[in-house]
Formats: sequence, C-alpha cells, structure tokens
Amino acid sequence: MTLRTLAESLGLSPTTVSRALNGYGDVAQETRARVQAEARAQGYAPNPRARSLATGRAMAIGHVIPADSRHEIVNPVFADFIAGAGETYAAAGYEIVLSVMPEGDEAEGYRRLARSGRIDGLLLQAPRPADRRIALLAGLGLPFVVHGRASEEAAPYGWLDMDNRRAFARATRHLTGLGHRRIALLNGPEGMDFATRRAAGHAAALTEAGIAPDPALVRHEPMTEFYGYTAARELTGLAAPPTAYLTSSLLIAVGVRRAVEEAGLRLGRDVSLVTHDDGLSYLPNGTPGRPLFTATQAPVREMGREAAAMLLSAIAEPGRPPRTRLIEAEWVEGPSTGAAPR
Amino acid sequence: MTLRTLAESLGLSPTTVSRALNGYGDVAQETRARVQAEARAQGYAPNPRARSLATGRAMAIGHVIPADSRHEIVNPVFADFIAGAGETYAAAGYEIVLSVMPEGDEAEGYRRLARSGRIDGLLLQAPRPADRRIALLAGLGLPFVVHGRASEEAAPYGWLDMDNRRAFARATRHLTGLGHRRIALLNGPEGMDFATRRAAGHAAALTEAGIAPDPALVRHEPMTEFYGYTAARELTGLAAPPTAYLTSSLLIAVGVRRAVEEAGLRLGRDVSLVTHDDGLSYLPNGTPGRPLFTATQAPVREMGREAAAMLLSAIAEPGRPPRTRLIEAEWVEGPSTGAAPR
DNA sequence: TTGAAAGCGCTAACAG
DNA sequence: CTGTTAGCGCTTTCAA
Repeated sequence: MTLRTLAESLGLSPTTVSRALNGYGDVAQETRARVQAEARAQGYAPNPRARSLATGRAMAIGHVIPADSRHEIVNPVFADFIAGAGETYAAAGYEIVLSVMPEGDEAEGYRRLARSGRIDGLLLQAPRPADRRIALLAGLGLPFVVHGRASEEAAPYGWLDMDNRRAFARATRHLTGLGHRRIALLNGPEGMDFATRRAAGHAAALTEAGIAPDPALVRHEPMTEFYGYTAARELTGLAAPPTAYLTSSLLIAVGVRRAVEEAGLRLGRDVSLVTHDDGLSYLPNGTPGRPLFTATQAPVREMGREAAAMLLSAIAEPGRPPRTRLIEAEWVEGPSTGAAPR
Repeated sequence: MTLRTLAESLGLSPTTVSRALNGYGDVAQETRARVQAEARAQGYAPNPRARSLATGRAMAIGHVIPADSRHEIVNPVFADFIAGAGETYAAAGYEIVLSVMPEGDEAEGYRRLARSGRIDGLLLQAPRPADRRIALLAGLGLPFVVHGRASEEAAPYGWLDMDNRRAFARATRHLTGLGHRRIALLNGPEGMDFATRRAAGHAAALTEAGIAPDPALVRHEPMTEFYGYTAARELTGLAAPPTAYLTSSLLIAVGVRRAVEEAGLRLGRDVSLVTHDDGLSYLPNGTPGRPLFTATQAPVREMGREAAAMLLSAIAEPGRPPRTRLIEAEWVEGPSTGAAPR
C-alpha cells in the first residue's frame, strides 16, 4: 500500500493524493474527502522513511544515554522525564530515538548523530557546569534543549531547569528557622551541575543565618540508599553530629532514616530531615497528602513535557533566540521535620 | 556531503564508492583504501534515511511505553533493561525508537507502528498471562521478543524471562527450611505475568512443606516502599502475624523493614525477609559483598543485552523458529534472614 | 484544481 | 573490477 497504488485505485495522481492527505490547499473539497475515505478504508499509512527523505525532516528527537551510565536512563528521574517528553512528542507526531553513546570519543558520537539525519533535535540531560557538549551542539547547528543547566557556559542556549539553588536554600532556611545549626547536606554526585547548585543553596542559607558552612557535613555520592545510610552513620557518630539532614533524593533519605533509627534517634523528633523529591511515579514520597518525608518537590514528568515543547518550537522556528525556563519546587510538609534541635 | 559528491571528488561512480564503503567484494583493494581514506578525510557519513529507504531496513528497534504507564519505563527495571539492550543494538548499528503508545486503541497503535517502517523489530515488556499483543504482532509479521512471558499464550514466540517461579519457590523453601510456616508474600501488581509466577512459586513451596497457603498473607500492589510499609504494618498486626516476608522488590523490602522495626521487631532476628532484586544500578542491594537484604538476584542489564541479541538474530534470519531463554536468579545472602521463627 | 517530472541519497541488479 | 540504470515512496516545484 503505497501512495501510488492508493492514487491508482482512486484514479488520481500521487501528487493530488499527497496534497489531499497532508491538508494542503488547492484540492477540491470533494476530492479530499474521497481520498481520505479511501485511505482510511485501505488502511494507508505513509512511509516515514520516504517522507523523511523527501522532506528532510526526521520527525524524531534524540535522547542520549552514555554507555557506561549509572546516572542517566537508569536513574528514574530521567526515565520519568523522558516519559513526559514522549507524550509531547507523540502528540506532535515525533518519536524518540534513544542513542547509546559509546564511551570515549563523545564529541565524535554527537557529531555522527547530528550528521546522521536521524533526528531533528536533541535533548541533553545531566549537564556539568562546564559541559562541552553545549558548544559542540551549538556548532553543529542541531537544535537542542538542556534538561538542567551548565552554569559556566556563557553562550546562550535553551534550557529548562528546576531552581535547585532556591529549593535547597529554602529547605536549609526552614531548618535554620527551627534553630538547627548543624545541617548536613547529602548531595548527589560531585561534578553534576544540579549538585553544585544545591550545595550553593545550602551554603547560602547557612551563611545567611550566620552559620559557617562546615565541609565535614557536606557529602557527594550517587543517590542510593546505601550512600545515605553509610554517610548518616558516620555523621551520627561525629563528636558534634548534625541535628538536621538535607538529602538530594528519596533513596538517600531512606538510608538516612535507617541510620538515624539504628542510632536510637527518631526522625522528626530527635533529628530533622528534608529531602528533595522529583515526584517520581515509581518512588512516591508516600501517598498524596501523606508524605513520608518533608520535601521540596519538582514535577519531573511535567518538566519533560515542557522541555519537549520548547525543543519542538525551537525546531519549528530556527533562528529564534533560545528560551529558558526555571521551575519552582513545591514544599511538601511531612513528618520528618518540624522539630527544633535537642 | 553526499555519496555522489564524494564519488565525484574521487573520480568514481557512486556505486563503486558505496560498495567500497560497505565492504562488498568486487572492489579493488587499492580503490577501497582510497575511498575509505577520502571518506574519513571529508567526514562523510551516509544518510540513514536514504539508506533505509533503499534497503528497506530501518536499523532501529522499537520499545513501547504505554502513555499512562506507571509500570514501564518509569520502573527502573525497564530502564536498566533498555540500557543493556541499547548496548547490543549500538554495537550492531541499531538505534532504539521509543514509542509512546496512546491509551485506548492499543492494537491500532501497534499496527501503525509496524506499518510505519520505522523499526525492524519490537521488544515487548511487562506481558500479562494472556497478552493480546503477542498474537497481534505475530499476525503483523514484525519480529519481536518478549521480556517476560505470557503464560497463557499457546502459540510459540520468542521470549527471555527470569525463572520467577523457581526463584520464589527457592526463597520460600529457604524460609520453610528455617522452620517458618507463616510466610507472607508481598508481590507486584496483580495481572502481571511475573507476579503470577512468583505467587505460584511461593504457593508451591509452601504446599511442598505441608503448609496450606493462606490468602491473607499474599498481597499484590505496585512495588513501592509505601506499599511494603502499609502491608507489613497490617500483617504485623494480625493475630498470627507472619514470621517471614518474601517481597517482590527492594523498595517493598525497604517498606517492610521500616514497618517491622516500628513494631519493635528486628529483621533477621525476630522476623526474616527475602526479597527479589533486579540488580539495578540505581537501586543497589547494598554494595557487592555487603547486601542489605537476602535476595534472589536477576541480572536485568545482562538480560537486556541478551534479549536484544535474540531479537537481532530473529531479524537476520526470518522464518527461524523463535528462541526462548530462561535465566536463573542468583542467591545472595544478606543479614535479613537466617533466623528461625521465634 | 490537478498532474508531470524531478528529485531526496542511497542500494542493487545488470552490463560491460 | 567498475559503471549505468532503476528504483525505494514521498514531496514539491512548475505547468497545464
């Protein structure tokens, strides 16, 4: 079932059929109706490969996974983000092409991807403060949007980020407001832009409260329960242990809760905890209205939808200056905080 | 930079250049070397769209995400599986096309995807015991491999699954061997094939030990910490509470641990727990050699690699009877079990 | 309002 | 061993 066979069975030329189907003007109402009816009846679907070759548009967006990755797709944040983006793409007729980028020559990988013509745009995730991929992609002329930011990148580029600094400052302020002065930060991996911003927010709020940031209370690790557990164990064992914890993910918080309880303390009474939470469907912070932890919550799925929309519009209007969007995290009160330090 | 311009700059015909580049025979050694050198020098990369149209192969594999999904990509199991599969695809020059399937007319969605020519094969995840998608895809003639099985599907089809029944029977047997007689099963969502098989393994091992399965001790829910927590709370409150727990995921186990500890019991002493663990990089069961929980462990990433290989070979040799592969879970001893019931 | 013709960039018979 | 010739299925000028 090709455009041509369909045209023949209608006694029309492929041209007319194509125009009728693609909603171009200059086709008689009646002809268009006939064509559409026949197409539906025969179950005709245009071949995207051919269409793509003819139009030059791939109708697909690239998302990249580093091959070695423990931080990308495997982190449910990215999966939820992609799921959200996928909804937007699907509505616009775009597919997602997931590219597994071999380790090593990253630049060449991106270049190949751009040249390949398989995708019309790229969504970049997990940027570092001085991420080279941004200059690279800008140079390649492939439209892209970054999920997160590269804080040290001077040139303008499109991004959508959560206000990490503000969320962590707010959480810290909440804790200083309760009288806490030793507030540990169990952050994500060092070198990630979001972790840098979170640390900055924490430090700023401490300084604001007249507290000198204590490097011994700030940790950077992959965001797993085990890390939260071991870090909190060590911290509870300090001569002057923290009275409050700020954690970068629910899993870290789970680990902290465990260590704290093993140390004979109770969360929300002896020790306070605020965590960041990406609102993951797979890792819910309790049930709605009944959170497990006090948290700053980001709508990751929604962010995926929105980033995708930004990218699609960048593709549709090349030349436009890139847009940026900063999302505010919500504040969710749970039982894990509220207590003044003992 | 097209094949033609490259050919012109070499003074050869596009045909020869194409053959030289694609490793066909019938090209002089020297010509081939010259062509390859020039291609590299000019940074030539063939246009996959054109190649795809000419060959009829898309060089891409489809993975489907239901639009409503809380069970698919958002579950890190699927993400890790896809990451593994992606490695295999990448090595063979294939991309992953992630299709977000709108809710509702699923069948039509798959049909469209098959007709679209965007993909050469499909990897199906999260099957139900009587999953209609299998007959549908078989009818469409699109090669596919199922991650998991549809137990009630009679016709042969390719699949790769973990031996859920056996893993859960083994875990249960381990617990009955310790003398436990009230062994709760906190399973995954009802209706998923894997959950059905896990329940069957649990029941079989109980029966084998002369214990009548107690429906009150078997639960089905999404695999979150909250579920593990609430279910275990209820179970610890029973007149005759379970002395051991078998859980379908690490997050459930985390919830159980919490409920159990809140009830004043200690895991591994007062109460035993064995969990299933998919070996996720994002949700590690402790660190290697130091697990948090005793577990049956499946190598999900590796399964992804292998399923992808099966699919690629099904694509390469159409007509071959479909292959199937059953993966054994490993047994990992942790501190959460080992105790006889009190 | 419709159709003919010329590609999009590549592969694959078929000759030479 | 190399080149000529047709397509793959669709879009898109340009004429009619």
